[in-house]
Amino acid sequence: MIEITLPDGSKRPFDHPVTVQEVAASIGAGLAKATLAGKVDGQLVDAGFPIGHDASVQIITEKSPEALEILRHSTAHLMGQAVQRLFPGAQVTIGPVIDNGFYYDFAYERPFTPEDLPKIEAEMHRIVDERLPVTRSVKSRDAAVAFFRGLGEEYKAEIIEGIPANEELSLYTQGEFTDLCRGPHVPNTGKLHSFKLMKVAGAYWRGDSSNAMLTRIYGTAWLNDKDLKAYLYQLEEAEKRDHRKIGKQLDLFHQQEESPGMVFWHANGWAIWQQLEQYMRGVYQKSGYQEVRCPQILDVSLWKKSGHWDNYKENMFFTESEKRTFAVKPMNCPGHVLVYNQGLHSYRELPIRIAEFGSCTRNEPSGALHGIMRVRAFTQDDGHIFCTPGQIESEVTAFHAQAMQVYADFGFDKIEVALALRPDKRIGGDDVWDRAEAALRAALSRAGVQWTELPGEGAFYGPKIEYHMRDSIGRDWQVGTMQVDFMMPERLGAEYVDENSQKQHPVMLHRAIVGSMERFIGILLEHYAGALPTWLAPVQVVVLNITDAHAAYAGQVAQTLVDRGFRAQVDLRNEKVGYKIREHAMQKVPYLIVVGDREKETGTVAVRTRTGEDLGNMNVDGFIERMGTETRH
RNA sequence: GCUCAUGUAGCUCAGUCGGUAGAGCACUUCCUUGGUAAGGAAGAGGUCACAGGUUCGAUUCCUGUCAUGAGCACCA
Repeated sequence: MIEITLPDGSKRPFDHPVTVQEVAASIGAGLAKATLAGKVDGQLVDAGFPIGHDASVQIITEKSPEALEILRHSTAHLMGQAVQRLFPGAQVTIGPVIDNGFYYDFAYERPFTPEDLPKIEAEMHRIVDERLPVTRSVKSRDAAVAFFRGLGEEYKAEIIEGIPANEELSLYTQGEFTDLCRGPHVPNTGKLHSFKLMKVAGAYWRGDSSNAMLTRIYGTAWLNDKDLKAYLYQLEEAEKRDHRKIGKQLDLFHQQEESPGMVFWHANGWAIWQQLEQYMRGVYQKSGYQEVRCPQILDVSLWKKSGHWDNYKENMFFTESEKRTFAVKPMNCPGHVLVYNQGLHSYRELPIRIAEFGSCTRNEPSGALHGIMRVRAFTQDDGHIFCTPGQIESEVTAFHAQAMQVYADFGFDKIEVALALRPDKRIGGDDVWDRAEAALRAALSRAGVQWTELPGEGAFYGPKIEYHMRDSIGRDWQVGTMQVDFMMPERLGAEYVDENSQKQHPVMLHRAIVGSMERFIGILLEHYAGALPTWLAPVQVVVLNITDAHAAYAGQVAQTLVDRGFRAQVDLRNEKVGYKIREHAMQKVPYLIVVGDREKETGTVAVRTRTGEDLGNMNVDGFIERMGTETRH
């Protein structure tokens, strides 16, 4: 007699060992059909897993969070089988699940090409239609080695030989295809449907360039066709919105070989930057920060004291002069401590908030560089709050509210908060980390925030709250951060005098809202597909004349707008108005003003938006008022 | 940094099985003065990323370097 406990707490007795599938069937035919796998006493298992003792059992269906990974893994096997059917002699090696899908590495007499993918995909669909049962079996290590050698699967055999001899290995078989795998897998190939092969790439066996070259085939797999389509649509949409493309089209910035990972801002891009910076400067002012500016290059001895030398050296650029070594600053915190250290501080002055549009240079790995999203030289809206331990909570909650307001002002309303905890490579003892992590948790709770925790992801000097913004096509970007640091003030000798005339080290909070100006602008461009809100648009309005007879009036209207502080231009080129409209609309200029005889006579402007909406005629003051309302922030 | 791919006119791309290159858009000039997403004609524009090698001859083949892209790892 065994007793199965279901997730709702109900118990079901069975007088014989049962499989997960049978448990599902005892609950209902629908559930039995939907069963992909199971969880027995918290352990993921196949639907066919036999349960011989009292256990808690959960049925995994497409609705379960674990389902997608199982489906993707089974789809990888499906692809392996299809490849071996089409290309006899191809050996399978490893086939893991990755973000959005899976890949499988193959050894074959020639590399696979993109032209092979449709054929493989078609074969995969045939195998799905065959609804082959997927069965699990167990072999000893040596038997497994012999089995795969017998099939000519040298790579598989080599993998297994690396596993201790006393371990039993599970094999999964569907039709003529057998692979070594931990599982679990779907009960039959008919459960797989929404997948697509994406691309091929070369990869060395075991990632070692002295080994043989394999072909890696990437695929994506989803619970249903709707999710698959949504994913493919997102990829397409993301490509259209790529900030590198928009940056070129709208003449915002460029990058070139002589300065890899750095940005040449053109006038249009710099106009966006100026808006962002002015806005953030206002945030500094409203929330009690003093804005400062520190040097780019500081003696290496400072970075040794701060801990960067030991923990961050490989990411730093160094330069020498007269036998002294200097570091180009990768972070702004030490500089701010040096500013704080000028003069003596009383506890009465705390918190002291120091902020900077701090330009940082980091020697990022070349493969990490990506447009203006991931660069080697970037500017942070970086601030450091020097406070007492008792002030941490109120500072963090105030920061949180401010940050959320900023994200909302830029048009982002879905923000996820994560708490990154102590990494392996860190300074300071566990007791200090306990305090720092507890302080952030307490502040987040008080702010009424839901958060997820990321063990091992913190900065080397302290844990951090991370703000992730979701953009208009569903991607998440890490932007803001709030970090508690008990270490740096002590290392760099920051002090204040407490109520008892004793010198104490303040706590240092590192915080940023947009994170990197470069990345944030990149995110904005992709979020808005280049069509920035009027207050951020590099050119807000272009005045177009119809013929030369209206040139003077057009110039006068544009000048009025410029005088009122708007970014207005005039386009007097000898072109048809349709041509000029098309051009400026494609440049995503929010408003286009057309002036001809009618407007000149009545002193009005004809206004249309970049999307083609006709706002009709209005007088210049009316337009100025509209612009004023729209650009107020 | 690793793997693979890519690098041709300002931009987007063709092309050359080895004999120094072409389109569209943009640009210049001329015609056209036209009311809401491309008016017409002519013209100019390229050490084919860089450095070596093979060759009578290399943009093309080979090697290396640099950069970029995709993925991995890393991260703001």
